[in-house]
Amino acid sequence: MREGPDIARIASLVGDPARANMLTALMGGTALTATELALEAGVSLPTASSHLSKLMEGGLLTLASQGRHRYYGLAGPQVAGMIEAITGVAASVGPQRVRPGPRDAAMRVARVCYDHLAGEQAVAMLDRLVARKILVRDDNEIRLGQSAASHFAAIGINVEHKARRPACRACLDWSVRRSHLAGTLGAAILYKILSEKWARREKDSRAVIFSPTGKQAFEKVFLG
Amino acid sequence: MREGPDIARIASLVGDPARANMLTALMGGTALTATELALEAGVSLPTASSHLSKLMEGGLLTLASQGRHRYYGLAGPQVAGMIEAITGVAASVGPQRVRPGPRDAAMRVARVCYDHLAGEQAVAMLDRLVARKILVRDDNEIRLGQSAASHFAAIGINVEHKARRPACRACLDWSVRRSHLAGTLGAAILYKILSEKWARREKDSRAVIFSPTGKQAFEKVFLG
DNA sequence: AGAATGCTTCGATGAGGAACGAACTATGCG
DNA sequence: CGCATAGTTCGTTCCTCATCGAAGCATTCT
Repeated sequence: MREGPDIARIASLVGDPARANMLTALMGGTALTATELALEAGVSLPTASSHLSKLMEGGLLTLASQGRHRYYGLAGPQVAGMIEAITGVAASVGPQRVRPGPRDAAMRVARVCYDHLAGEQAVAMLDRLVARKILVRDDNEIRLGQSAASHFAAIGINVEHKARRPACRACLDWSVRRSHLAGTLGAAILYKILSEKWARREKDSRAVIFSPTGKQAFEKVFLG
Repeated sequence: MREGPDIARIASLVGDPARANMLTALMGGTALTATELALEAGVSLPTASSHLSKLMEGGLLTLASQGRHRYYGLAGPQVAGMIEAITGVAASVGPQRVRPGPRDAAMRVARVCYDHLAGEQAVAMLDRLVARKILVRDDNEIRLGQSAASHFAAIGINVEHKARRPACRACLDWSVRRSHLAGTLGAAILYKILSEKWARREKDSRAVIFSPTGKQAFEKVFLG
């Protein structure tokens, strides 16, 4: 008999199909209401509510009440990282995927991870930002380089971080198995990409699809 | 309703207390027999056997039969990484640990992770090896530096890697949240530490306790 | 061969928990 | 105020699955 962190308690929370669907949906980064999550999970509202209170009690979710809406979101990057880790194992030992479908391919290229961009594009971007010394990397710590403030200001991103949450953070990519950029800066970049309409979210999926011109713009700004 | 990797299936495997205990025990790195795992999990042999076949079917374990013994081990580093990720979440949202006990403190300093050393000591070691350019780091890729072969040969470690498994690999530490060294080289170093009796395994725990002289020897060789 | 050990399979039992409908609370709208 | 929408709580039903004892294989020891 062992003691220590109760990993079974956490894992069993993720281990229910309905809850797993909810968490996967929340990996999209936007907080969702109980009704939306019930739909995602394919269960009735009461059932979803029960699951959500369990996830809350388990500390995996945060709750923001706005009027009669209650928005549930992932509790933090660590939880998102855990989900990615489980997803990675499930994908590799998983049901012998006959051949990765088109959606999977798109997911590999670019997708949303919690609140920032993941996938090959995101990994390439971080590599390039570090190579250009705009960001300075030290293991999982990523700091802003000398030129970061001016560089990002030029494209309309303010890197002042007043919040406790770090501006930069490394996040492990389950498809590429290399790091991409998380943190408030990662979130700001994703916001930029979507608001500039360089790319759009695939409906009901984490995939991010770049338009031809959007891809050029993105590469010019971040991979140039 | 979502598709994609069946994360609930994997998580629910870890979500049973008995199975979670088994997996945690296997994080110690050595493969264990069904009887030993039954003891660890605190269940009867038939129950353990049933759990083990489920874990096998789920692809989380590997099996090596030797005579009438059947040794179960974790299926690979990816599975180990997932367990660490879950452990990290469980520890942080966990039952408000009043104060970390002595064993927890020891675990933070040095412990076994699958087959290599983890904890503050291991993180410091990797940092130092990279700083001395004995290893070359590029994100999660870690390669041998020019001087690696001679350096490790001097302390009796052969870094020839004929096996498919890479000599070096970064592994994320749940307590320190920075990387430490995994791969065959990481395993060889742990073996060195234990065989030289610089440190001993804490019974029924992943903790690794250095002796005063052993700590000096370790620091001289790897942190010098 | 016979006995002992290691482990798995079978069958029965029981508990936990996922599900939903109905009733209840809370917020917003006219 | 009354109605609609959003969500939770309650109680019941049902089913999965963890558990163990007993019996069955397999391997090694003597």
